[in-house]
Amino acid sequence: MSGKTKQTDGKKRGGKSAQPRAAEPSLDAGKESHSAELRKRSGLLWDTQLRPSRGPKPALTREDAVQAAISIADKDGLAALTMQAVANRLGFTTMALYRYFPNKEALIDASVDAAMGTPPQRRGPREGWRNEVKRWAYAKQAMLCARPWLAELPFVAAPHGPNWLSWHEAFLETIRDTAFSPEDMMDVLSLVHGYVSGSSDTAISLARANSRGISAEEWAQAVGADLCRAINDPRYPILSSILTSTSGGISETSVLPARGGRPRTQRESFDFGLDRVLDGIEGYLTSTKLLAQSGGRDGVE
Amino acid sequence: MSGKTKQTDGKKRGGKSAQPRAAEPSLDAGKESHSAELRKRSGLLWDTQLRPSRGPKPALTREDAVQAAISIADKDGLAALTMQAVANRLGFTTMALYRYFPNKEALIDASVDAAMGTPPQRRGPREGWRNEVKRWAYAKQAMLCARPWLAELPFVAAPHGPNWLSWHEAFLETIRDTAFSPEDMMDVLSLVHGYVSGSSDTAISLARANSRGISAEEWAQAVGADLCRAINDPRYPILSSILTSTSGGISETSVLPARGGRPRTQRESFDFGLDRVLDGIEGYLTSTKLLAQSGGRDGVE
DNA sequence: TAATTACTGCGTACGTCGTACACAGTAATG
DNA sequence: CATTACTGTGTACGACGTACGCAGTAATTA
Repeated sequence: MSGKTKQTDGKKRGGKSAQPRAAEPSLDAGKESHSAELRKRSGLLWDTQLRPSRGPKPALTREDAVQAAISIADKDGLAALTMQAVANRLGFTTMALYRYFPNKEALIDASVDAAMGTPPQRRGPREGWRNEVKRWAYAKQAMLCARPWLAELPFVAAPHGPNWLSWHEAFLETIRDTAFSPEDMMDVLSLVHGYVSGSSDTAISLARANSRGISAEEWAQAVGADLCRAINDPRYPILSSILTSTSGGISETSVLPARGGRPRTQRESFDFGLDRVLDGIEGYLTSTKLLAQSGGRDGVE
Repeated sequence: MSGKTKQTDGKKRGGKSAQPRAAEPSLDAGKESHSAELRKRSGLLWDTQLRPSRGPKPALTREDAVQAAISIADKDGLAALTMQAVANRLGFTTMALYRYFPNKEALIDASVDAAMGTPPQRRGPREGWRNEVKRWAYAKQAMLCARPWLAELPFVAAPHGPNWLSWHEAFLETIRDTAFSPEDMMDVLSLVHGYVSGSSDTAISLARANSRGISAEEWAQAVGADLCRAINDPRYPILSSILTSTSGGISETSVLPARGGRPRTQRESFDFGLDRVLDGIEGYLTSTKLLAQSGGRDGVE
């Protein structure tokens, strides 16, 4: 009988915690417990802890614990983020934390949202959606690089907290004056967000390496080594030819070998992709506008 | 130095999940052990285990263990993937696995690459880079959705195995006849790959929910609930207005409320973004070609 | 004021995990 | 044959998340 998911599964039967506000104390079967669990996590994230006024005042706040967790993860990575480490840093026992969070997952959910922070506010006048989207993308990537441990945990199906939504809001702010329909706006948001989070891998990896005192050259060599295995391997003729089509040096900031004079830095590669994405959006925006001008713009498909 | 799989030798710091406290002491050895660790992981992945011919024949192969690990993760998710579970499934002791992999991480590295598989081969004639890239993107997303647990672990800084490279190769195959320079090809690959992996979150989440018997409606409601918290929240005016700009129903396959007649499915949203990306690439390709024709750019054969 | 009540932080304990280590058995080599 | 290198196993350890019960404390109630 080893076929049980052991992660927070057996705890729902005991289910009493510091939260007296269990909206749904249902003793459900395992099937719908999954979506219920999502709802619960989300609720925890958005819950603005109003204190019960009976017992002794709590010596901590959730915010304290979250800040401690973030410090630890910032300093030593996600693996160092244990309940005991957080408690130690606060000068409390491990179990004290469970008065504030029902489990570690909830602490992490809260820490992730807090660590994400809010996007930088625009200073100065508006400069057009394209530049502003670019700024947003840079800011988001910088945020991820500043806290590489965020990329170590699966965002998939994690609840979205207030700060997460604030990034969404900031993006929508950049394109609020365009001719996009509401669905288009959300899809454009999803597009840019998807590109940024999906293509920041190397940037994040480099940032993490940097924060651990690894030189950029060393990092590039380690990451590029996998690619270089393709060289002369008959399974990867094109990749191989691309990798050997150059003088074969590995630059400081790019995984790819240099070609011709100047290698392309990873920042330039990120920019390249971002510009393509923005080009695509711009083309769509133009065609939409033209359609609107010519009269009927409803179903663009 | 990589020819032997001799463990327990100088590897006293192997406990990566351990040592959270004073973890990673700032010694100089720690720095080079990091990139060295990457190299080691990569080596393990690419090592084609040639058996030593002295002792008894191994009763297992790495492949056996990898297949068992994949089955477990497929069935019960990443959390169920423990060394004991794999060993049990194979009918061996837990420690027997350590004759084949130095640690769990190595097993997972191998399992990830194997689970990724190779992309489907093109049947029939070529149909233009745009359609072929689209097929590639669909195949990649389908692969991720088929094994949602792949998205549960951080790809960042993980070594890239043979199958990973085969996906790269397959992509390059789709654009081999274009006028892109080698750097451009790699950047285009990085762009599409980034978009696909970054924007497949919702698709993967839905796939996972489906595989656990959760209805699409239930899933959409759970995922959309976070967004709906923005409604009437003064921090998110634009998001709020977008979410309320419609009749407010949540469709089966989209997190977004329906607007007008037909809601946009998540597949359509994925397509929308992919088309923008391809538009951007196409525009760049066109401009590059024009430049090449006018003699400004070095060509590519 | 005294009793009640609800909540606090803590100590202990349990089960699971990854894995270090030593041992006994086995097959090729000298 | 003895040697040698490798196999799978049993045991053990430390770290982890967390269930449970306790003693102390502060607001509410009698």
